Amino acid sequence: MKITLKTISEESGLSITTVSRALAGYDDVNEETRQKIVSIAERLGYQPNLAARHLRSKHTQTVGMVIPLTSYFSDPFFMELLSGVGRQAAEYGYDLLLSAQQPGEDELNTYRRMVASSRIDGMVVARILKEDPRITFLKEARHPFIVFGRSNANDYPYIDVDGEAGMRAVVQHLTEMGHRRIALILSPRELAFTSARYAGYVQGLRAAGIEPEETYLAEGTLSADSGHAAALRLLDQTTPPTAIAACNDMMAIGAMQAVQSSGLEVGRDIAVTGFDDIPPSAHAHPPLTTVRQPTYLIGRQALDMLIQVIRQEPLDQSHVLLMPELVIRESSGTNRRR
Amino acid sequence: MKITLKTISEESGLSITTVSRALAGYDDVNEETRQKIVSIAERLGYQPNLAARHLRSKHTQTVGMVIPLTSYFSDPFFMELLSGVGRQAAEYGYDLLLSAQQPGEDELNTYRRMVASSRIDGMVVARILKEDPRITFLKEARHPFIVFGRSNANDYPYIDVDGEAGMRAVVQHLTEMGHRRIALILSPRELAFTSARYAGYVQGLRAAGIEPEETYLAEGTLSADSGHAAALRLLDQTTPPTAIAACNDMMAIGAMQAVQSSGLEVGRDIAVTGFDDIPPSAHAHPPLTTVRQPTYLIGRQALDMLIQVIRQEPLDQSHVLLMPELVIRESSGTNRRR
DNA sequence: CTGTTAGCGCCTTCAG
DNA sequence: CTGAAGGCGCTAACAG
Repeated sequence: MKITLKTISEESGLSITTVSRALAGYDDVNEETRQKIVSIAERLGYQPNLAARHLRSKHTQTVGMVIPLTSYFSDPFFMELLSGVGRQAAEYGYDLLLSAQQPGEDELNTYRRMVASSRIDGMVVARILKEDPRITFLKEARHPFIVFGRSNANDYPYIDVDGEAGMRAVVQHLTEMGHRRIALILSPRELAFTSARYAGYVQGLRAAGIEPEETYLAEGTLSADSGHAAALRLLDQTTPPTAIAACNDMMAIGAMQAVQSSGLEVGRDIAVTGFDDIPPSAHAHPPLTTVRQPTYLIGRQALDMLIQVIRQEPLDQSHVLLMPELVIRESSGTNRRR
Repeated sequence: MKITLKTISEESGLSITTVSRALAGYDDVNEETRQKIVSIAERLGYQPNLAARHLRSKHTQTVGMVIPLTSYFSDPFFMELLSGVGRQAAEYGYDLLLSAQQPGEDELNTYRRMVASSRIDGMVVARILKEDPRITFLKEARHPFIVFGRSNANDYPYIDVDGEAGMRAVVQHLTEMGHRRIALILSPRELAFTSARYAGYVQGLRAAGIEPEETYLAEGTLSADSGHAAALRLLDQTTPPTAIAACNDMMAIGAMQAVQSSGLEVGRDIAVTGFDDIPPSAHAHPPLTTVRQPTYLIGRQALDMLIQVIRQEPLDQSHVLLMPELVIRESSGTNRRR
């Protein structure tokens, strides 16, 4: 049978209110009475019904994350972020509610469900679009949230890494290795981080006196397969690139496979680089040169910020921009060229 | 402002009851009335307050998982399981609530909180003990749950892999490679799977006419560090083992490091094997020979079973036992010995 | 210090 | 076909 305040009230002969206050630790309860109530509660194994408490008190000690598609559950990048968020939520005594987009459901509606359903106090949003309706929605709903990434409108708290600087460093590294024909596998243009990475690519080229060429640009969808396809298109031209920079690691890994299946050797015949430094990249063959985003730590810090927003404390910093780090491994040919 | 049934009721001039029924799709509502109500609800962006609904209806379309310690968020094994569970939960339209053990909190209490707080319809339990109070608790509470693993008492639905067969296969492989002095790094004895893996180890040895020796047994805590320490102890004796089998991959990876730091080469001087086949194992140096548990798929299937329990449908199979698969890589010396 | 009253938003009898 | 009433379990005034 369910143990409620009523049960304890009957057992103790005190009113429900008094029981409630005693258990909540209010100081306007006689010490003896409290002792008695607490011991009965423990004996009966009382656990408050959180659904009721939430209905009443409007906050839930729970933060939410939406998983855009069920397939994201297998995405190493997302899992890293999730670990960080979950880890830090635990630190604050918050639970983490994961809601995946239902089949056939509009993604925005997943957000509506989460927010309006009064089940969470705040949420973490990741992999946003340039014009992201989810953010517009959350702003309008005045619901606490924190974003990993920046979009066009920046009047909300976010944490991000400087993709422009990251990609510039990649291209600089490649030009220093002697490359002049450097291709780019772009992430989808509607994603917010794409323009920064593209800008960094262009800046890196120009810094070396190279003008970007349309023919060295391909688009992917972030998946390894799309990187594979994009690399094949890039290689299939009369003057193919000698280096391929991808906007994320998954596409770079796909591109490496494509290069290898064309009979070329990554790191010797052609350089390939990524962005993210997801765990598999260090172990790829050859190990992938990439830009490290400390995704796990970002998750933790994002949660720190979210808690501040929820508590309506002023944010230490409402816009956090982290500098990424270039990680040079063999896929860019370190040990072979000079 | 919050849109509730009341808002719609006032807007439409109909009672809350009628609005509720119209939106729930009851057929005792005039078609015109329903149309009107539905269109108002859509216009206002009505979302039911789930806390209220749960309080009333006792089910939540949410399943729970407890993360025993915050550090488990970084455990690849756990993340794999989580992905599978989350993925499949999404398939059924369920959300996933992750609750981490609070600092200083008894683990059992984390379960109490989850179950008695009426926030979830069922839960997935993993990495259980031989005598697991959590299971006792869930059984007594008659709360739907499904276990990954088997304990002494098996009167509950579970899914597991045959650890005995898995470890037997490992030892057989090692004896076939010519090893006679095969050590075992045990997982903690209180864990349910430990005895099965130990039994498989003994069986494998005996099948090759070898009697297990106490001196080739060490205990770890599942972490890489503990595997490192255990391996050092095993190697530091007059007749050290020529092969080390670990009860999980993390410890095996730690053991490999210990071997290497002793100036020996894994796969040539000494064989090391693991259990789980977590993603990093394929990329370890050298790649780790191990036993594959299809953890992601197990997560998915566990959730299928849980849903059946929640719906009180008879389970197709209440005890699922999967056969694990030996994955031979270089850490056991495949290409070097014969 | 304790109890009464009044909802939070929803759903479900039970009457019309 | 529609509405009124009651209650899920909890907390927060407001009285005594």
